Amino acid sequence: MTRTRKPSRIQTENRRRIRDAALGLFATHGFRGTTLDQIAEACGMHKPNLIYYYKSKEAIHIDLLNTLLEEWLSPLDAMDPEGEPLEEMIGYIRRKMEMSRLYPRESRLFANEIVQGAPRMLPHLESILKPLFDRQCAIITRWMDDGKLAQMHPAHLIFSIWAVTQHYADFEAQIAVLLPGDDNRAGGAEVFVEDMFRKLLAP
Amino acid sequence: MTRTRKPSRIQTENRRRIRDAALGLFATHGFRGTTLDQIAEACGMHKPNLIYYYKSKEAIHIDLLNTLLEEWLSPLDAMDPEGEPLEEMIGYIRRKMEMSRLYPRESRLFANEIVQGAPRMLPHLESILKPLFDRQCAIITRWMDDGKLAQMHPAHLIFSIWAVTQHYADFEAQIAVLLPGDDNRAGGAEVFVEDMFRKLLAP
DNA sequence: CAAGTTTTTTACCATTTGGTAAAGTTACGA
DNA sequence: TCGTAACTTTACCAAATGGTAAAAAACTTG
Repeated sequence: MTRTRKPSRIQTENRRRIRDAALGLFATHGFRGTTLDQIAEACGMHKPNLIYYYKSKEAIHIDLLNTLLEEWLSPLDAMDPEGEPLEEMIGYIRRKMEMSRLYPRESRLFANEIVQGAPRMLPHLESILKPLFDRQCAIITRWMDDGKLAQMHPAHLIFSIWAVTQHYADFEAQIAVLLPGDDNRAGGAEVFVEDMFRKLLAP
Repeated sequence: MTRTRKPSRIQTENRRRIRDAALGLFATHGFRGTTLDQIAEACGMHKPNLIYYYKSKEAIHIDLLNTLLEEWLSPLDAMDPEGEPLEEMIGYIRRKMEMSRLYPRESRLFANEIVQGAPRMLPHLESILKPLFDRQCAIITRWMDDGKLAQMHPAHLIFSIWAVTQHYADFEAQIAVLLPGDDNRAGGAEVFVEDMFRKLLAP
């Protein structure tokens, strides 16, 4: 078994290539809508070669979800409990908007998965997201109790931030129809969202 | 050809049964993730019988999207340009929250389709959604110019309403993990969202 | 550089899946 | 009630798809 040996350079690189190709395809076509042949072609490998590196299509998908969840959540982790509350929140919102703009594939990968009931992700939501979320809710509650932010339900506040920021990545196809030819769509969105939450959060 | 004859009672009823079964499955598994056999079993018919009523799986999906888009957009249409602006907006937001609660399958059907680039829906977004959206943006702009609502980008305002309200249907799996055992989740969400937009929109 | 190990390629297979053909059954108007 | 049109069922098929077996090639290391 090679499972316990440390991975070779080729192994590391090829697994990265596979994940990169699979990310775009899963984001665009969903898990069932993506075939191993498509992934193989997108990364210039042959199908059995994928299976050499990942034991199944599902294994690729799960590895992607696991690998990307932590970076996806890093802005939440980056909030400083001792910082200036309003600016910490605005900073978080800015980072989320930036992620929507820079990493729409990741956003859509998770959107697909969660819309469909998170069948391959529920344990990770429970074990990774939930603790982080609870901790962050507690921090926000403290900020509100200290009068630094307007009083509101912290969990729903976070949901609304996720909803609005991720919408720009997840529903981009719709937005492109409704705001065509706007060459600074992303800029307008970022200004709007920041202003919106600034107004909402000011105590 | 029977295409031009008016549909019989059996035809109307069976097409409805097929759509109802397919809606739940497409919402949960996506287009490619749903099989004709699953749809057949869910509505108690045999696979060739589906094909008797719809010429392909794709035809079922497209018919669903078309049939449901107009009801899905009805709250937008129901806004009264001559009404009291703030209450019209809040009324719209309430109806959207109600739709998320009552029709999560529809919400997820559209979410799946749009996240994946709206491959079977772009023409309808263009021909049905776009005109309605433009009209509504114009009304909201007028309301803002009249000083009845706070000034902001009307298109992004509508996006934020869609994002927040539909999030509760589309990301329900995640919310269920993060707010477990909250037996009045929907109520809390509705209060939060209404308060949020009231604060944002007040001139 | 030889022996062993890792990686790639070719050929293949079983299952699933969207869809068809055609016979059988039911409903319905004249 | 009878004939025809609408509908349902059974049996089937070709293509797509996830995955395997095993040989060939390339790389690594003593």
